[in-house]
Amino acid sequence: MARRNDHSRDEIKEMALAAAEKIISTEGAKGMSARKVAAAIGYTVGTLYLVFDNLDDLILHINARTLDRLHDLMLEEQAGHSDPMARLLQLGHSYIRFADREPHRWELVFEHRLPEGQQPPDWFREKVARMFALVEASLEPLAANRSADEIKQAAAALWSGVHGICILAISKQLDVAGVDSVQDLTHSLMSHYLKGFVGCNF
Amino acid sequence: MARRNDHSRDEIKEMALAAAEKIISTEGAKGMSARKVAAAIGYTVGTLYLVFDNLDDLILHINARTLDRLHDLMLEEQAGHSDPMARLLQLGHSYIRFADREPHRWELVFEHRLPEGQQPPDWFREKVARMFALVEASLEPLAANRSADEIKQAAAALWSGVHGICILAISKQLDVAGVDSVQDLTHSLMSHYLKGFVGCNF
DNA sequence: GCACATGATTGAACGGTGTTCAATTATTTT
DNA sequence: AAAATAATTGAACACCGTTCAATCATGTGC
Repeated sequence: MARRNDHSRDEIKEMALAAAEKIISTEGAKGMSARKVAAAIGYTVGTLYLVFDNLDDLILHINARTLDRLHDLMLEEQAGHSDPMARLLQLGHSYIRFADREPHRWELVFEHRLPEGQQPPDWFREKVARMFALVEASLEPLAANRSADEIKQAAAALWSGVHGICILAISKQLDVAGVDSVQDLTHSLMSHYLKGFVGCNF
Repeated sequence: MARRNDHSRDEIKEMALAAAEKIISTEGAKGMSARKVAAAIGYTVGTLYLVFDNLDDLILHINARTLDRLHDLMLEEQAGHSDPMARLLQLGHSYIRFADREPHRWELVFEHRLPEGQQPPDWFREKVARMFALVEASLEPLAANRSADEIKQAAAALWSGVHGICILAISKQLDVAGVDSVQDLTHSLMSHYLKGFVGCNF
């Protein structure tokens, strides 16, 4: 032991995050513990606390990475469409697909609660804001006749909606058969909302 | 101690649930523990496990009561309206208001996860189904031209949407000022969706 | 009125958790 | 080679959920 300088702090941080993500992916959030993560990277608990403030901090970093991946995926898959409507719908589908593929990691983003009163740091809030911004940007070309505020609200409503479907689907509280019907539901929510929002003339 | 027959099992169950709800309301889900609940009702841990299988079982019962209260509130507040559209919108507003008043108890319903693979018992799933049924029933008079299946899907989409707004609002991930704006958002989601769903002719 | 059986209740025990920090060990500097 | 420095450990603390042998109050039969 005592492998001083085998890894830099940043390396240890990276290793810990990767190990924790692996545990969460396979065993769920409850399956992760400081000792388990430490053991997985060949260190002991103490080292983990040298690199993260506490487990909440570690989870926040995991969630940030999850949001990054999700954002990348959505951007990437959106690139395949040029039609504005298709681009917006694709965002919803990408979101659902990501949640379906990585349920535990995705869940953690919205399940994790900081201690009472404490709120996520700015760098984290920005990652969330970026998701909403993506929706807004995709909505804009479809709603030229609407104000920026209206678009902002519509994006929030739309995204919350897709998110809600995702949550209920993953927690098995939607009595729907499979992912396909979840995609149908998402499509229904988005297209009907847009029909109502943009106007009847399309 | 050893207050045999001071309370029946059912009474202990009721006391424990009430005590646990109180703790959760004030300290959040993480603040609750078997020992705390037991102490609050003047018994010890062992007794709690005589009356509940485990903490998951206790939480399931708490959540069932939360769903009951929510359902009652929604029914009650809906009774104040006769216009079908107003009745449906009221459901959403009641939901948001309940979540805002009892955030911790409401959160627990959707945060709580049973151990991997295990799913909630039928008596619990029925309580969730009852919520969706309420939405369906309120949606029906507004969509006479739609099939039962379409109404079912629309109710699911609508409700998931409102639920998503609720979640994001409570976890402070929606950058909205207060409850009023959440209500606005809910209104936007529901009315635009309905406009798109029912058709443009209204 | 008394012993016995019954079943409600306890609380210590087990293996886990997050978190801290004095002690140890390896490296760097002098 | 000695001293200073920094990385790493792992025992300790106070909690957690859960179990279960031991205890104690009660109801029953004599």
